[in-house]
Amino acid sequence: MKRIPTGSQERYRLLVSDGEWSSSFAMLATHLNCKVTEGVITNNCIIQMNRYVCNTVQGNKKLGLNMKPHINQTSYQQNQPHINQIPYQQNHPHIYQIPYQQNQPHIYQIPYQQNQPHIYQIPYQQNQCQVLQAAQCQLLSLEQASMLPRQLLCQVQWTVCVRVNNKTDIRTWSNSRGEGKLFSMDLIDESGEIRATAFNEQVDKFHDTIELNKVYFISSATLKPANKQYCNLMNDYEMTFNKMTEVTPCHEVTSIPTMQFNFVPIDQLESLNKDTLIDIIGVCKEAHDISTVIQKTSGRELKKRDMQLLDETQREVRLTLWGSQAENFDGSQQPIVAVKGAKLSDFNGRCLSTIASSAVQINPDIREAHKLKGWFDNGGCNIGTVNLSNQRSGFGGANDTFKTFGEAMAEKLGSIESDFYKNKAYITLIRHDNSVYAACPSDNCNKKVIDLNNGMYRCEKCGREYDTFQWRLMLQMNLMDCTNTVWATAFHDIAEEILGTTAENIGNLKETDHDAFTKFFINATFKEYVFNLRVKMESYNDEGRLKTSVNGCKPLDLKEYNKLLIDEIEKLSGVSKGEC
DNA sequence: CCCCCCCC
Repeated sequence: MKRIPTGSQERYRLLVSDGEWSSSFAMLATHLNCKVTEGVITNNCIIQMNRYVCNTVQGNKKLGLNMKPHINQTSYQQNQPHINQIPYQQNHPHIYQIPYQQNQPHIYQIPYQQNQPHIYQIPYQQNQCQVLQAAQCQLLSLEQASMLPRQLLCQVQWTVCVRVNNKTDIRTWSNSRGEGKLFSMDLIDESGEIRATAFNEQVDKFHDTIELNKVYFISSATLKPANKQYCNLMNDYEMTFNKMTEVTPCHEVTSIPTMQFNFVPIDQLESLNKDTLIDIIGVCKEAHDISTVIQKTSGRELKKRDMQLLDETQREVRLTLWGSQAENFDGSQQPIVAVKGAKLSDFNGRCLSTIASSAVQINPDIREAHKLKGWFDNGGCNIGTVNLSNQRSGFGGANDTFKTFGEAMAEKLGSIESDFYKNKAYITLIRHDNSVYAACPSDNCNKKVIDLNNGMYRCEKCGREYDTFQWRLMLQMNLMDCTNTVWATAFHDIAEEILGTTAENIGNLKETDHDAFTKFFINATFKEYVFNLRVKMESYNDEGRLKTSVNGCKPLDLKEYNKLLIDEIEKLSGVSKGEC
């Protein structure tokens, strides 16, 4: 077994032997890489490949195998004399047999036809629709870069037989590249899963006819690399329906599962990066009442419900459901909740939220759910737990730690993603110019308006004119601690606190009494605060620039700050308070 | 071709 050195994607190539024949071109499907890292697949181990696909590649010279997920039997044979002498045991075919059988229905070969190099045909068998498994889509695409001819993918007449999971509503978009509508769904078969999306005409054609949880034959869609940022399905590719795509209901009884999860135990959430999409299962220990929040950017009213999920790691984490999922949820019986594709955030430690693509199942009929329910009902409910979602804001929170400006700069905070920190600092200077502006009077807009000099003010964001405006503050402040200085931006509410007056007053004074206006800025300087700061990379004239904004500020709480200093001293000296 | 996904 060796790891293929090229490419960003971790990939293993195996030398496999059934005792008689061997192949050194067995490519392990990437979602099975964990079997290598977990030590399940080792040198000289015996594996049963229940699912694999053969391809002839590179001018008939190489054989590519892509092993499929069901590796039932592995055993490490300490005294295995040589890999090529693994005995084929006639009477235990279900353990040792590597079933390469020409007519075996679950093996699909794509023959390379020597005399017709541009035609890749999958032969029809028994007048039935030729069915590939969903993971073979991954194979065809994944391999094309290194192993398969480029044109193979679009020329193969492939079909998958899949169950439709998690079908979304139709959504429209409008951006600089155009507008349109789409819906997406998760497709699943025994071998794997893939996200599929239909746009525009395909939405009209398929959205009503494709039913959730039903099984379909789907043929001739486009495959493209999946963006892992938005989809945690176990596939490096995703499917887009195109003009050629056909969807036919499958009325036969199939063994296609209903949902595939890759659950992360709650105690592992702390070691994962924020914004990771994960599958989670837990007992709903308690559910809060439904509540409403106003979305900042749009002013939309959103319904949400928080709950605490608990699992056998004795950790609990907050999960937030949104919209109808929040409204319909009943936590009174402490159900098992499974979410596929929940988003991890680092708020108050760690918490989880569903996003539009998340699939939520209540009391799913799966092994993990029954096991968890059994554990909870037999004492788990009384066990002490650690809550990952209650780290109090204050000192030591994940994104709420004290840092000096020098430390923040040395750690290059904000250069990869938004970073939050606290600092005790003085305001040394507030710029007067551009500190106050005439803003759109509509709620939650705040966009600067254009004075049309006819008593009307135009808001480009709202696309309309108003006969009034509101003053809003945006302060550029120079903050200084004992290590360095930064320029930080403070917006309206916080700026009003810092200046000790209203934006309206500042706006009016600027035009009527410039001395009084200036005095507010002078008086606000050389005051000490504890600032909650956010650093974020923003592009300005095509150039990346770290911008610091003030998320909050309050006068220094000496008691709180002393505790921080004592902790720091203890860390540095190795002497605890008790010993003092 | 989306990729917004929310709030503390």
